[in-house]
Amino acid sequence: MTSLKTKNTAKNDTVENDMAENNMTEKATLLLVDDDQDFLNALQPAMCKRGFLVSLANSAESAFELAKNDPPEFAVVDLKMSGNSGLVLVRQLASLNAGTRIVVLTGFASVTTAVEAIKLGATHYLAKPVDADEIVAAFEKQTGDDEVELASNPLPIERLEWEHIQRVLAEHDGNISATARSLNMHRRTLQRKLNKHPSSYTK
Amino acid sequence: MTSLKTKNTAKNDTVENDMAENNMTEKATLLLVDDDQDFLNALQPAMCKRGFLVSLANSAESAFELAKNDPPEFAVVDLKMSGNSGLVLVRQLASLNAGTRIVVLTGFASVTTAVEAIKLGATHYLAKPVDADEIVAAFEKQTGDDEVELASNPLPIERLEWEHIQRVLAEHDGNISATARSLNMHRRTLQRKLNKHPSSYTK
DNA sequence: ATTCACCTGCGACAAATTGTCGCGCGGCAA
DNA sequence: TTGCCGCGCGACAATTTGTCGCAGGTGAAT
Repeated sequence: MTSLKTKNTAKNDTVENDMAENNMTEKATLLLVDDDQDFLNALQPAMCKRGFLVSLANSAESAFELAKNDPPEFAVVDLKMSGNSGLVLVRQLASLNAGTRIVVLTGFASVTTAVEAIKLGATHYLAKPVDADEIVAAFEKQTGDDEVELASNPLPIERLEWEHIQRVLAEHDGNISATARSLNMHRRTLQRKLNKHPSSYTK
Repeated sequence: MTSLKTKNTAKNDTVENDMAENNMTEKATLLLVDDDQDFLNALQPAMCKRGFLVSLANSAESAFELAKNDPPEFAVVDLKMSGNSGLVLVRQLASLNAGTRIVVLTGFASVTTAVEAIKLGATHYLAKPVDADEIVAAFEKQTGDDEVELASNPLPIERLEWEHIQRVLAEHDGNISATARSLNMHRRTLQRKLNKHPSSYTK
């Protein structure tokens, strides 16, 4: 139930219907902040389609400038920008408008980072790579954040490994060689592992 | 810090009445919550020595009872107790006294769990195993702007696995067969892996 | 005492996964 | 163009798993 993903044939109607309700007023404003232009380009239309009025910023500074004039209702901030600016921005956004729902992204599932972000005002955390639906889910999730499935994570070792690999891989922009080195494993092995799991294998 | 160099190295069983000592300086009250008695026993004297007035609880319920009458200034809560009680307790403690500094522990480096705990009021997060100094450091750390080491964690896959195994193993009280099943790996393999690394966890 | 249900360690051997080498290709900067 | 680096992939040896099975131990129920 967690990740329903849009198995919906047409995400369009769903969204449009949803939006139909608040459509009369105006779309929700969303600020995307990431220094990776490709990422912005990829996400922007997707979020538009989902009913957000999207602004883009490729640095914490410009994001702050934008936000100062018109604090967005939602924000997606990549922590992995030059410097700690990502975290700083989170705090700035939060203080500009405490109501802003901020989702933080990082290529790495660094607990400390995530925790820090939350303390500073982020409302949710996601590890890259993410897709638009996950982000939307994160925004919506907030309402009833009661039951949290925790602990009891006998996570099959194999999967643990896979996720770890994915993260590090993402962190290295998909560079297999670099990832292998970083993980201290042989390129060939990583290669083979990646080949095995084309995509799926969820839980 | 500020170690009171009082000669009482002995572990006072009745931690509550430290008044007998009548130090003009009041010790900070600390509540340790973990269902692992050994853990409590190990940590209690250590924290005492570091100048805390320690109370113990081996369940979220009893912890709550204790806290109701006398909300502690500091708390260490193991999230990994039966049920979601750990998280619930965090929230309870926070609402009893917003000023309570709560450090949350988990055997698992689960990002989501940590994040959730923070949202509910914890002020810091640590992964087991920890030592007393780390906890104290966590307490002292101000929530303000800390330098956060981003990413930087290309954790060798092999170690990731090892730690994971150790956790799950601990979770099953060292039962190899059960752990193997839980991890979805063969007993023989686990056995061999464990044999390889002679020195178990440290720190 | 005996049976049962489980755990533990360990030997052995086949099956599967890794470690290594090396080749050819394709970008990219000097 | 040359050199550096990354990518995919074949091949083969070195290791590591998956499986079986056996012997021994423990605790509870019979």
